[in-house]
Amino acid sequence: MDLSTRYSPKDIEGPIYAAWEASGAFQPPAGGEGSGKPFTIVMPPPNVTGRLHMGHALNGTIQDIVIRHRRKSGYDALWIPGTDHAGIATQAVVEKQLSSEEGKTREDIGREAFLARVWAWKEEHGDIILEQFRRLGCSCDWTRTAFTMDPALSAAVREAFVRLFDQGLIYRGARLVNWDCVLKTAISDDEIEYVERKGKLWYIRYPLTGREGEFIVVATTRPETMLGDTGVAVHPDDERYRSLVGTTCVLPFLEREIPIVADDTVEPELGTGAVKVTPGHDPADYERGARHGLPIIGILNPDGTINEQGGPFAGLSREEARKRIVAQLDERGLLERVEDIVHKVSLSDRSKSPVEPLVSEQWFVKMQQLAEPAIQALAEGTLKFRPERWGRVYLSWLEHVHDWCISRQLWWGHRIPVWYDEEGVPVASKTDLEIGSPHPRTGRPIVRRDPDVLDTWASSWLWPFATLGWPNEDAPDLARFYPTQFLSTAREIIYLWVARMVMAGYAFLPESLGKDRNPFTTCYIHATVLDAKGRRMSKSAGNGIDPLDMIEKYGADAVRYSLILLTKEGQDVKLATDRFEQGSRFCNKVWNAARFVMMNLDGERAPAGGGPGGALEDRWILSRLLRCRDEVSAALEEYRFNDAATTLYRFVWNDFCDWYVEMVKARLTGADAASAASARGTLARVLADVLGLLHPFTPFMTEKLWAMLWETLGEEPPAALITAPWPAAEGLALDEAAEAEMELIQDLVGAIRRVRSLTMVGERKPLTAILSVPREDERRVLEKYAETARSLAFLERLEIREHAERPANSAVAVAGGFETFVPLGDDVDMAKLKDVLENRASKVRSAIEGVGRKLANKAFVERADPDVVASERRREGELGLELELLERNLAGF
RNA sequence: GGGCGAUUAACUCAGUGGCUAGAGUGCCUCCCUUACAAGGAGGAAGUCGGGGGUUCGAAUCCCUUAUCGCCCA
Repeated sequence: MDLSTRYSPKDIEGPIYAAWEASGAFQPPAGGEGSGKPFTIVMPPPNVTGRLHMGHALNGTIQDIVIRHRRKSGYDALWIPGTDHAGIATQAVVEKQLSSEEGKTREDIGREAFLARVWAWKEEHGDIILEQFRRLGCSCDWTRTAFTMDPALSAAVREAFVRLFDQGLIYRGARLVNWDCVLKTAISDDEIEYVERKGKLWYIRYPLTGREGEFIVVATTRPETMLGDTGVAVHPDDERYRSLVGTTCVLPFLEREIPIVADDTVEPELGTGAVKVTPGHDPADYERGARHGLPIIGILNPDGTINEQGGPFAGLSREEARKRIVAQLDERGLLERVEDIVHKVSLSDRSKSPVEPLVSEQWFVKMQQLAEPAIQALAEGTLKFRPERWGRVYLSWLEHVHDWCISRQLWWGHRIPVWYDEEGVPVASKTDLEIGSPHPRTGRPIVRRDPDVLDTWASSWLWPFATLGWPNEDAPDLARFYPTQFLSTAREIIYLWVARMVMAGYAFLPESLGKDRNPFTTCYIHATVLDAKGRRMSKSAGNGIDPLDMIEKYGADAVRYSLILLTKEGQDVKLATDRFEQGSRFCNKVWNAARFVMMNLDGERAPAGGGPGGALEDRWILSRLLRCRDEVSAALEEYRFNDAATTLYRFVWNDFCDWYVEMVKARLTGADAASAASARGTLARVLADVLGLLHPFTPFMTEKLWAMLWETLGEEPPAALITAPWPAAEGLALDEAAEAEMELIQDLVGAIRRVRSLTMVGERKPLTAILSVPREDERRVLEKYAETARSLAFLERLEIREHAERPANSAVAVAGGFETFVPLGDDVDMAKLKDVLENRASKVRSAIEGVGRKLANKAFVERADPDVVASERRREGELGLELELLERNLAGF
């Protein structure tokens, strides 16, 4: 057998993944051939321009654990992968390439040629991130890989748009939107980054109308926007300005007379307490302007230069206009003062240019009506969040939902399916309309199509059903796999994506589905991955850890297992590269445990061990295995991944490796053939089940070991581990007696080890131990398993008595309710041993004190649960005995 | 301004009313015992952020406060 002492993931991951995929294991059984119990996950589609980061790696691991567990548990498991076309990001990448390679803009080559280039770029680079998910071991059904710009999904987008349009839920209007002046498009709130910047606060004097030499002073961080001012606002209760409300002042440069109004959203403490109102370029001012009937003046061109409304400053860039305005205000004595401040500036994610709120004609979706069933879904429990608290975040957004600006002034994306006749009457159509053909409603000829495209979320909100064949309501996948069961994603897109998908499910799927229109029953919000200092990992900060580097160094299994061990549900995780060592060490431990088992299996299929007559350790480990199996199963059902991983870690390392394997070594080489055979059977059983339970977490290594195990047994495996049934409880039994008896033996062995270590007498020096065990039941157990204990503790002789006096020059250990004496020479230093006994005695003393206080308290005895009182009494007795033994022996030092 | 989370060993974290508060890493001592030195054995290490309250009993529930972080406006 070729089993190195070190697990080397590099050699095995690639071939195993290829074999899984080739075998069709990632696909659910064909319709009619499966169990009929579907379990579906759709992968949150990463940007097609994206690269795997730690958040993806964590999310991919979580989803893969779930889908592998369900697949092994007999579900028709389907995990659909895919990417989204990321309108702005992708277009920006290709525009940059075009400009650096050929010095051209997209306008230079035209819409059609540009789109051809984007597609070419997508063909070449678009699968990179999906390849990276494969490296992580994700068992997605790649035959169903989807892309938001695929013909099928594009048809879904168009269907959805036309339906909403025809229902009157889509409208066009001039509204304040976030504008990117470099990319010249509207962007959504989530494409904005808030950055703290040093800036200035300029205090500007606006002359009061007809009152020579008198001013109202406003403070602003953006003086250039004054060109669009149509008012000044103060707080209605502000004494300083009360007399000015209702009068007007004069806007410098443009000499526009603007009113001074009272509005209670103004903070009297901020700045001067008077604010300029620019409804055309500020969301708060837009609202204020609307309340007071102030006109809206837009002063910017789409490229961010000042338009003709800017009077003398028309044509200048924003930056230049600011400079000149400030300088000229100063010259005219209208600049009162300038203050240095730190404030938050909104930048466009893509172009890093300051976002300009400006008014423009856009398409919107009315959201309120769509939001209602999504709110209901949570209230009724049709939709559940894990951790639950995210449900409130979801609700708060839906309850205050704003209309959704869905148009983008881009070329890459789903072009809005709206055509206009010569009078500008729009119509939405599922099929393309010819220029010149009659408008379906007005009959006048169609003259043009809307040039804009849809927000990327307008396709991804359809993802859970568009990937299954919608709008074809007879699509077999849709009937079989919708609704999905589990969606795992990051918290920051609860609004943008999760809530919208739920709305879309209710809006577009047939009403006959009822609550099953809801696209997923559980929405799992995974941890945010932070760096070692607790900061968000980000490209711009350069503090990210590349998951592929970690996979390269430690293996995919170690990366997966480490992430899960580190990530308690719902708690953010601080990550440093060395934290992957824990998973790596664990994988190596499992590898070597398996190696030990296989080296001892000897090519034969041994009979199963355990059973009522079996050896203590066999019954014990099988009982522990059953507990482990049940806890792992329950934890996975409830999506408590960290609990499952921790349970497995403890069972494998502490129970199986530290105790069972050690205990069984003597039997394997001993004379008793039947005992050896039953040990081999138990080893094989435990290993096989551990591989199965561990498979969702560490799929590569367990699959490899599974194949080797069956080869060692000389049998064909029943199936590859990925599809082999989840380990069954059959043949396992809880055995509390065995567990209690093992604990005694562990106490005894621990006592001997402590003596050896503290007296430096050596790990394997043959010793005699004399036990003084007053309790008869304990004495019987220790006598029965004396041989086992003797060999574990490397004892030459073990004497067990009811009462033994401590022999001269002997070390002593107290564990549980018995004393262990180990006669040693008189030259042995027992100082450390004494320290430990004293340390222990003081702990026991304080414990007794605590218990005594409780039991002396009448209220406790009367009011506490009788079981608790009884167990405290028992404890008091046990602790008392232990302290007595400790003190008696300490007196002898 | 509103909401949420965190604060437990040197570090990273478990632990939602009752065993003597645990784990991994790190630290100290010993051991290359043929599954594994990415290992084994043992040890030291915590007034559970502060204050108050509820309770027979609080790391755990409530209030308050401090510090850090995230989201929303």
